[in-house]
Amino acid sequence: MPSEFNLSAFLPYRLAVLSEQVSRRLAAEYGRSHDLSVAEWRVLAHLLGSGAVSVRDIRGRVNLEKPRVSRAVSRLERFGLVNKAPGDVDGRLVAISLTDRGRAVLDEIIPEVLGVQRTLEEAVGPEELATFFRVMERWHAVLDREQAEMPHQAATLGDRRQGPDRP
Amino acid sequence: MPSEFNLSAFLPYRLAVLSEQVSRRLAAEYGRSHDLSVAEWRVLAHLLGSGAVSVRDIRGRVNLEKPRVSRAVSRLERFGLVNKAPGDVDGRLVAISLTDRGRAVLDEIIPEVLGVQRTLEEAVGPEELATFFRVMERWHAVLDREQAEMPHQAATLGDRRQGPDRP
DNA sequence: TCAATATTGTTGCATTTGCAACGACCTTTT
DNA sequence: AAAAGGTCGTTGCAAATGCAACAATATTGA
Repeated sequence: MPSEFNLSAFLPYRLAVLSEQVSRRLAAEYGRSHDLSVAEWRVLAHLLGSGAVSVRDIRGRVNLEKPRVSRAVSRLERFGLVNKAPGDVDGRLVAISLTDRGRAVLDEIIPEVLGVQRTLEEAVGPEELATFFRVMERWHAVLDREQAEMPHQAATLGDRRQGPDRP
Repeated sequence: MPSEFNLSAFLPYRLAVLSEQVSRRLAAEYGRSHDLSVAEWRVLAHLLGSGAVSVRDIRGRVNLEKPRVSRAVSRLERFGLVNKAPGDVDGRLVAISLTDRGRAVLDEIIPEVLGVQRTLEEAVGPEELATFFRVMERWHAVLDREQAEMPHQAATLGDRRQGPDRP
């Protein structure tokens, strides 16, 4: 009888709580100052490193569902932070790119969020930090592998995987 | 010009992605087998360790907003997993407790979720794991302190803190 | 070449969420 | 003891979310 269980010490719970806490702290930066959602912030941040990209490109690298990216981009466009042009080679694709205004906003936000990151990084030793990242990557890999291995018990109902769309 | 920024290496982003991934994996256990949401699972899990508690008690220890707990409890009651009785000493409070059925469901779920935890724990060394937990706690403390220190720039609009309800 | 199939991005829709307002109840003050 | 103020849990409502369906466009194969 495993009536022994402590939620507070349960790894997934701890992880979720910390992640929510960090997200809140972060959203307090870009949300308050520029009225951006998490999705919008991620899209902007990704665009900084890449040139013009499609919704599909963004989706994969930013870990957001398709409709969420699409809506984030639309809103960012309304605010003049990104540009949406029909792709000239493939008519379905949309070429999304940062505007100058978007770049300016990022230049304001990035130092702030880097400040949050620095606060966290400085609160622990460098080796601890390195270990933390290493563990995160390890788990990421483990979960990816697990997920890839177990679409045999699929079709059970309530299957959360994405439809016929995954690359 | 800090046009240097890599989202993939950004700690809060990494944390959020990992947390979502773990949550998905976990929800695949209790969600698929017993049709429970995260909130419902957390409430159940907490009840296992405590006796009869109020919504307010749960809220604090389980990191969920008041309405979310309330709704989770209602649904759990509909399914016969918890019991809701009016508190006899204070008429506002509600005494929430596990039913036998709820305990039985937990006895099914807990081994499964502990299995997930074990998978993760075994993927890294014991000292790495200890470090990971230590870092999480450290950051948790840092963010708590920060948040407590900065209700001076409140009233900016879009303030995410909870209304006149926090203890 | 034209039909059949696949992919891209958007929209609809049902559900979930966060926040505020509310009613019910308790406590403190006068 | 009544009024004023505070706390608890629920409900309403607007916004966000996840998923499927869709139109538009590409690609493939006969």
